[in-house]
Amino acid sequence: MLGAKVWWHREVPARPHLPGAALQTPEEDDTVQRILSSQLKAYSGQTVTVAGWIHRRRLLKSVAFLILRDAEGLTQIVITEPSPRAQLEELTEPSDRAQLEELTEPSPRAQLEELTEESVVEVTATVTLNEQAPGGVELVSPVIKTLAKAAELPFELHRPALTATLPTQLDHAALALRHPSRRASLKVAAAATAGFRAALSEQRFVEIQTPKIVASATESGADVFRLDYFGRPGYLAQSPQFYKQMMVGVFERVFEVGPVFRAEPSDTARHLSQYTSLDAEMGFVADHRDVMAMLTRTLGVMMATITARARTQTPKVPSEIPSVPFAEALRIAGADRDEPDLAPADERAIGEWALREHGSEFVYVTGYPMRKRPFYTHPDPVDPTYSNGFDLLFRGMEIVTGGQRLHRYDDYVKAIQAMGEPLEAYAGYLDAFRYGMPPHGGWAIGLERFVARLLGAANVREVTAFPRDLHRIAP
RNA sequence: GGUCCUGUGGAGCAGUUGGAGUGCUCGCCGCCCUGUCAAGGCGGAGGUCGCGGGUUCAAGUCCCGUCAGGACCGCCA
Repeated sequence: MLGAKVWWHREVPARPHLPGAALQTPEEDDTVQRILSSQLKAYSGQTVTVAGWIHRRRLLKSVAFLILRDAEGLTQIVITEPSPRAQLEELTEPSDRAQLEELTEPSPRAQLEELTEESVVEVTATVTLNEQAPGGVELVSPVIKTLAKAAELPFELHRPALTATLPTQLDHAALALRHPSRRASLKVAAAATAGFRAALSEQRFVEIQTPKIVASATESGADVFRLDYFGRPGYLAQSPQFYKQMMVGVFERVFEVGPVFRAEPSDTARHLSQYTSLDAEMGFVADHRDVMAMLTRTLGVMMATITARARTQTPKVPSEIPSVPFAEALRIAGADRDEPDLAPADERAIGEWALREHGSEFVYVTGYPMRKRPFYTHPDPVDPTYSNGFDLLFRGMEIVTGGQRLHRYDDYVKAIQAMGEPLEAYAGYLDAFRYGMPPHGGWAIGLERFVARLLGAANVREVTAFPRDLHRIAP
């Protein structure tokens, strides 16, 4: 009958006192404190409020599970009350049912049956330790408040691995990135960046920001994006190189984390037209080996930070990373000794060699031919056809380029004239050397390549939130 | 830029010698199920076989073009 007591007529439970003074101040006493999935175990027996996305529903006849996803992970919420339909049929005469359904609030069970995956909900429920529950803790007797409903998903998000192909994921990036695996790779990138900053800051490096809109496409000419800058030609910066060198004259040691833009028509699994460059430049070095030592130290801190913050296993960075001269690298790879550069297959072979002979996942290749390096590269004093430049290979892929730079004004004048270019185009840059610069050098780490190698991703796009390439400019 | 490969319900695939839009895994909808955890069981809906042209009695299948995607190479981080 209508007078029958229906269980879901219920007040929201009064908020209990929460442990930890930091979580509760007198002013907040009447507000509901949101608890993250990772904190739940500390609240055993208490009623708390959690909120997040519906990761997955599992509906059985008399028990239902709501798997909630928040910033920290997953929470299982259990609804053991029978379905509203079963309740209605049990408690009412058939003639009263329609009226009863109109008069009663929807039960949590009924709400869950209506909600789709990825809808956003707030749940107030009691924390219960239960060995049957994933992670040993779950929430029971929930009151569910819907914050937003989600449309039907284009692909499943609840499985351990994303089943959609990469193009499908990238087309729906806002959704695909929510998957724990995609989210984890972005967290690794964030930890790598944090480690980079921490390592260099404690070595007296100063973080700088350099312009991404530049006046001339000087470094290599062709591979830049042109733009209309108030009616004049402008370009997107393909590197902070000139600016970080200029700033060595100010701080001695500088670094930058920022985007670089490459208009190269390179359509591969390791190329992006915008990527994140982890740049550093340091003054008063003897030669490129001082730069390599600082890079090695930095990589060690980056790995430690990734392990700590992203809970990801990282390979050991040797205190001294094996280093092979360019000609030796060609020999190891079995390449033609006249080759001016290492092909991707050569890099893979050298990576395998370093692991086999030195137990290192990292290997430096030093002394590239000058003709393959940019004009500001410092030549090897012993043989000026070779350079004091280096690359760092990680698991067989080039992830860092660095080296010692020219630092004397006259050397720059000669190098620019040798390219057949006018000095005026480099006037602002040359000022740094005209007015005195120490011997210096630096490097640039490709963040996406680094993370892809670390996580074993076949394509840098898998670890990039919104990749930009030859074919993709949205989303 | 070059070479090769792939386009089949919402997702991922298979489709034989050219013979009816055939099949698989998942999702979705309905029903069943008291502990799921990538839940399970039964049933159902959902298709311009990327697009255009050609060959053929007949094309998802063969040929040409085109668009989209992928792999490798070149080049780079």
